[in-house]
Amino acid sequence: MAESFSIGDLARRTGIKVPTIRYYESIGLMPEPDRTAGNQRRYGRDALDTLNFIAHARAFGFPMKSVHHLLDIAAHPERPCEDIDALVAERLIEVEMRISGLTRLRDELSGLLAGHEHGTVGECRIIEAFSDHSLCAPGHKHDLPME
Amino acid sequence: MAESFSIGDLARRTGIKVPTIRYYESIGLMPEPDRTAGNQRRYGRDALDTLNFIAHARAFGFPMKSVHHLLDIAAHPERPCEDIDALVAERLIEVEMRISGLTRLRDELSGLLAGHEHGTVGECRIIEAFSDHSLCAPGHKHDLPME
DNA sequence: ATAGGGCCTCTAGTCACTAGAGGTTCAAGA
DNA sequence: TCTTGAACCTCTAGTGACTAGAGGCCCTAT
Repeated sequence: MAESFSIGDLARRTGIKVPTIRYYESIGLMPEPDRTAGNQRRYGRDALDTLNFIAHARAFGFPMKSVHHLLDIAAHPERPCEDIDALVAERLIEVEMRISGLTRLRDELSGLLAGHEHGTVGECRIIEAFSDHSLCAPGHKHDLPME
Repeated sequence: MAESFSIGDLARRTGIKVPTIRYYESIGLMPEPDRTAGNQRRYGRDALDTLNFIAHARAFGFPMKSVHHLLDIAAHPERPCEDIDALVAERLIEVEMRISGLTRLRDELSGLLAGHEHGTVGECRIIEAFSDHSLCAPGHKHDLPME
């Protein structure tokens, strides 16, 4: 008879936690598996592969929506694979934008720390920078760095 | 008589949206303002300063918890300002770690794209990379990049 | 006096899970 | 075969930091 995995087996083999696997099922990312007579989930090799795929896509930072999309694409081996390129390229651009935003932020933060004297809060340049809105002239716009 | 601002005035002057200001009040970040006879909020100059302070701290990426902490510190000008240094330094380290994680991710993503041929999904190297768990040997650990 | 834009509260939704309560099932050892 | 306890089940609610909407009241300019 075929291999059969409990939800805990899947969790151990993929590093994805048990409640997360159930969550993935609830949002339709994983198919509903067979159940034992006692109502416990039993998975086959396919489910393990799917879950690993999801884990990898998530590790690349794809949001669930894109993971859905990627799974759909992967399910049709005969189709052309341009969409994948587009998804990966989109993700790459996002990551690059985030890096440059964070790099700017890093520079501002280390600017705050550089040459900062330990005095009282009243004399503190850092607090001043937060308080003084003249430092934040029109046009100087800091976006929230991580949405 | 003293200056008096409606919640909409504050929103316009700080760039923070009206519902967000109410939210900040609800979590205790902003003090509860006076009200008109008709129950509408009326703020003074202090509230405007506080909200600007919050906006700046958030722009530096501090989580709300740290913003709370920073506000507490700023409220006591006579105390020493070491804690501020610690908070900023901590934030800097976080940002640097995030940058290096994202940089690794960027390299992996552009590695996927580099030399990728447009064929069918079945032959697609990218899909393969997501599917094939041998590419993901024990020890090779990708964390989720942005929590 | 009235029009309409701004304000009020309250609930629910977002994303991707995580935690807990309260109860059932499975599998290994005696 | 029985027992034990780890693993499983469902369901609800909570996280962070807001955002959106419903349904209704207020303020001010004309």
